[in-house]
Amino acid sequence: MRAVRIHNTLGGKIEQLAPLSPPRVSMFVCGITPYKPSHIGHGRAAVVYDVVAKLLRRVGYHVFYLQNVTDIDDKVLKIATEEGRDWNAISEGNFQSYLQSMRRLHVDSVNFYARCTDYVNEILEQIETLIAKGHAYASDGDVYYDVGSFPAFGALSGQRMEMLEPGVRIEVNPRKRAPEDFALWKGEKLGPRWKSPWGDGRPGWHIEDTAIAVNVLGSRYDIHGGGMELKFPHHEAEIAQAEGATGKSPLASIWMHHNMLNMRGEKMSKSLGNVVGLDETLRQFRPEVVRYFLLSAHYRSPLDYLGPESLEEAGRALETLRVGYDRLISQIEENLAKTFPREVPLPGGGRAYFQDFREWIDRAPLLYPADPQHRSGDRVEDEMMNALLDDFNVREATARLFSFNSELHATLEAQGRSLQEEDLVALLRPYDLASTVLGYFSPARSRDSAASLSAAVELALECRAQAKQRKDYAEADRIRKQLSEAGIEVEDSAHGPKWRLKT
RNA sequence: GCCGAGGUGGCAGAACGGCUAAUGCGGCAGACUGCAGAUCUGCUUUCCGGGGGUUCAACUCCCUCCCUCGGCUCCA
Repeated sequence: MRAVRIHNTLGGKIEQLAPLSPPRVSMFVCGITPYKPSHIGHGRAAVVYDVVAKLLRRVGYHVFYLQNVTDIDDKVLKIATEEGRDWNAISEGNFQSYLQSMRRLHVDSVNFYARCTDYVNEILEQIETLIAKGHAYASDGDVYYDVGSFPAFGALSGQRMEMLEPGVRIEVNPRKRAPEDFALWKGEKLGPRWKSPWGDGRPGWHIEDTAIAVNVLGSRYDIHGGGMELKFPHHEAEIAQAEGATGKSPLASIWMHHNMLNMRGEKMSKSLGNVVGLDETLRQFRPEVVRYFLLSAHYRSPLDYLGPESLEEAGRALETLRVGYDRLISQIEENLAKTFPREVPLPGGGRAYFQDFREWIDRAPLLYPADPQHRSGDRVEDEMMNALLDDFNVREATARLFSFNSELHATLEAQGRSLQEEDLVALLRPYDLASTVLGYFSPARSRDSAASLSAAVELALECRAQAKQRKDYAEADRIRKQLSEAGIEVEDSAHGPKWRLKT
């Protein structure tokens, strides 16, 4: 298995992933609090960890990817009060809309979304354990974590508790023993309540993550992901809770933190009125374009959203790749559609059988042995993999793909028709990697342009060819323009007209 | 104030202690085309926040300052 290098916030260095029980990799990512509709910043987080999970699977790991949903929270309740709505309807509605956006974005790597409210029993158990072990105390219906009992608190974020005092407004809470203690359980008189040994109430902010993670993944797991803004106090609290309760350390071997999506240099926030909705964005731009944009900066760097022009630029860049990819597929169809092998030996033994060409072309990149020494496509795929395996350097991998894309045109121009099966499959590999791991292309779109659409366009092109033959260019241009307005781009070439769907 | 992340050409954004500092977008010119598009070629003249230092050599390592972003704890 190839080595995966990841930046670990715990220690601040890039290190090699060493799973607790290979080939399994357990991964927990802090999910959303669905108190309002998601914005494109949430999309960034989702796409970043989607790439992480898909890349790990691509190199052979069996990834279990868990995400929590904080469906009960102060913010949810605040909105519920303000709008006079049921808190559950708010969080469930926003969560369902988030899931729909995820489907559109092809974020399909998450194995399990766990709702906080489905884990209240586990939360209560963990709190009781923490009290029993002297890490927490009950106080007038609430339960607080005793931060002083956990000396490592602050290690992840480099915060020293003594230094937090200056500049911080400390709100007086007589139920706490120390100001840095945080709530595990909140006694409630109003709003949703669950029974507990300390009276009715609801979970505190941090506890659901560890109750869920420890119950689903175990007391230790491989990767924890989340936004930088959660480093302190949220992730510190997670470490204190889980390690305090289980006695096992470290909770996660690798802590990944992605950087924020800014809005023209400012934080994207509701009060500034600069939130760009994810759902709305996906209505205006193709999902692959949104993914390309969200991946256009390294995950640990801030990404600036300048407005729709950012997505338009992403669309133009992607179009350049798509033209090459489509051209390659056409060439493969031309060379192999009739003669593609109906059975192919599998790398691990056995054989794969194909009756359909499209099925073959989809699977081919993973069925044929790669030869990076001799074939440019294989070499480029290898270089892209190396970049991705080095702390997920998507941008570097993409740069390789662009260079390859340029060369491809010359290759096809010179030797297109004479290229054999293995060579064509090799040329396909860089695009396949970009498609399956990065999500730059939607296979359905590039190939399954329904036969009926194809027939209709061919007919229109035939009319246009006749018009051109009698030098009626006005008519020829009219046909091309109308097709263009319908999203079908026609291009004349030495081998006759070609057409494609616009991005 | 403290902790953390970032400051690279018109814009976006990579890399490495040492080859002309990638790649994309945009702009200009040329080839191809009936025109367009796509593609190709060339150009877009000395881009690495400021200042010190280490080194034969720094965007890359160290120090310091400046700027931007996030965080510095819940309690409807």
